[in-house]
Amino acid sequence: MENYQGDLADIVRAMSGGRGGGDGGFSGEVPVLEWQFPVDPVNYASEPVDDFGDPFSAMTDPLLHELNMPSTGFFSSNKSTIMMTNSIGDTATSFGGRGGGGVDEELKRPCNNIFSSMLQISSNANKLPISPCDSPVGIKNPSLLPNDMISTANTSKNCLVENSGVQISSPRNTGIKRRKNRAKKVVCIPAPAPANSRPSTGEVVPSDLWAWRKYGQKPIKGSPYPRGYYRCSSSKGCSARKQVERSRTDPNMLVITYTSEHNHPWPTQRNALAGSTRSQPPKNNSGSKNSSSHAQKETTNMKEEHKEKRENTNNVTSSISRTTSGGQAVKEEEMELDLIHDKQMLDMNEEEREREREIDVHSYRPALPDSNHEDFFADLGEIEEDPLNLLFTQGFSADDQERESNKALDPFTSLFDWTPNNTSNTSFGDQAKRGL
DNA sequence: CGGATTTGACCTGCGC
DNA sequence: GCGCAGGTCAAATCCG
Repeated sequence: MENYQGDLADIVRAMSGGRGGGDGGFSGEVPVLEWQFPVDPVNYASEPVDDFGDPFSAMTDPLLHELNMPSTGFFSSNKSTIMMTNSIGDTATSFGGRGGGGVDEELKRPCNNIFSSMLQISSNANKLPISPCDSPVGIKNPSLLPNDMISTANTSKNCLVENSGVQISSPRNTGIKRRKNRAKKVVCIPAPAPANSRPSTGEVVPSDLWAWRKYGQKPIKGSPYPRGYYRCSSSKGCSARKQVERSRTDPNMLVITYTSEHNHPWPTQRNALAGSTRSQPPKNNSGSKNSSSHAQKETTNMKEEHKEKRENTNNVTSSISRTTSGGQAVKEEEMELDLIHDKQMLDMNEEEREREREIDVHSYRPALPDSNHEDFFADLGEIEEDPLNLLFTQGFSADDQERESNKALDPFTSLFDWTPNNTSNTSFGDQAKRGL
């Protein structure tokens, strides 16, 4: 448990600094840099991308530009290769450099690039390689392939995802039959903790900004690890679902499959967190009764850790005042700005809207905390409730319509800019305001 | 008491 | 058509 918490922290840190260490468990030493989350990651009206509500879709390294760091992390790392395939599953290009053969090295330094451990997104189970992560095909800049799935080849051997893992099923009382080709998104992320620490219980699932409620768990044939089934609880009637399981070949990898889509705007972070897990760990852990309570403890302890981390952040950045109400105010302001923006979009003609969307897509830049971002850590504190929020994927959808609707629901779709031409250093906060 | 999780049972799609 | 495996339901249970 504690190990897990540390792992999560390391994951986040690794992402920020492209550094970190430790063998096999993402529990290495703390990098110098802390992850800095953008002040304003939200923009509903931006270019639609099907990501199943994945807030980290289309993310790029938010720090590389700002810190002027070499690309030793994220997708552009020369140590990682991202594979993208479109929704039809038959195109792929490469970017990044290293194709395969880096697995061992990567395993030795798992925190070197958290994003290099992100694996796979697929919209078509049939098109998936037996191990989607094993696809030899690399990619180019994902911005060129907006509908695509994404994968890092250097983790291919570590994360085997069975085709069966992406089979889609429908609620039995809806009458909707399983659709083989239904849109889905498979993501591999580094598992928060060594698998053997949680032999048979459900996974500790890295939460995102959506609230997920677990509704089932099944042992998967051929895999020692069960698969957990989650549905979105952010909104009643939302059909968004996700499945979480460990990779059978690399227990350190967590395979998350998103299916269906959110039919509602993303919840505020606070709301999402409120509904995602039980909020407090048991007062006394001595009497662990069963596996379920065990898992719950882990989840809640994770929360504790985040809280602790947040406090530490406040200590480190002593000059920053952070209050819950303050952070909430920021969020509300952002949402208000978005609403205004949407309204303006409606008033535009098609051409203007198109141009506006272009701006939305390409203008967002990662933000770093600076003197103008006192609220940054207020947001950061919230974000750190779910460090793995910072993990991301590139989404896709079975069709453009779904993609379109999905994008509207995804706050982070355009969070980061894949476009090489865009070298703007504008912060998210500034972007949000200018986007009006 | 309300909401989340667990878990066995049931349903459904797919392969043979 | 049958059996298997995966996906979902829902009652029981847990927890704040």
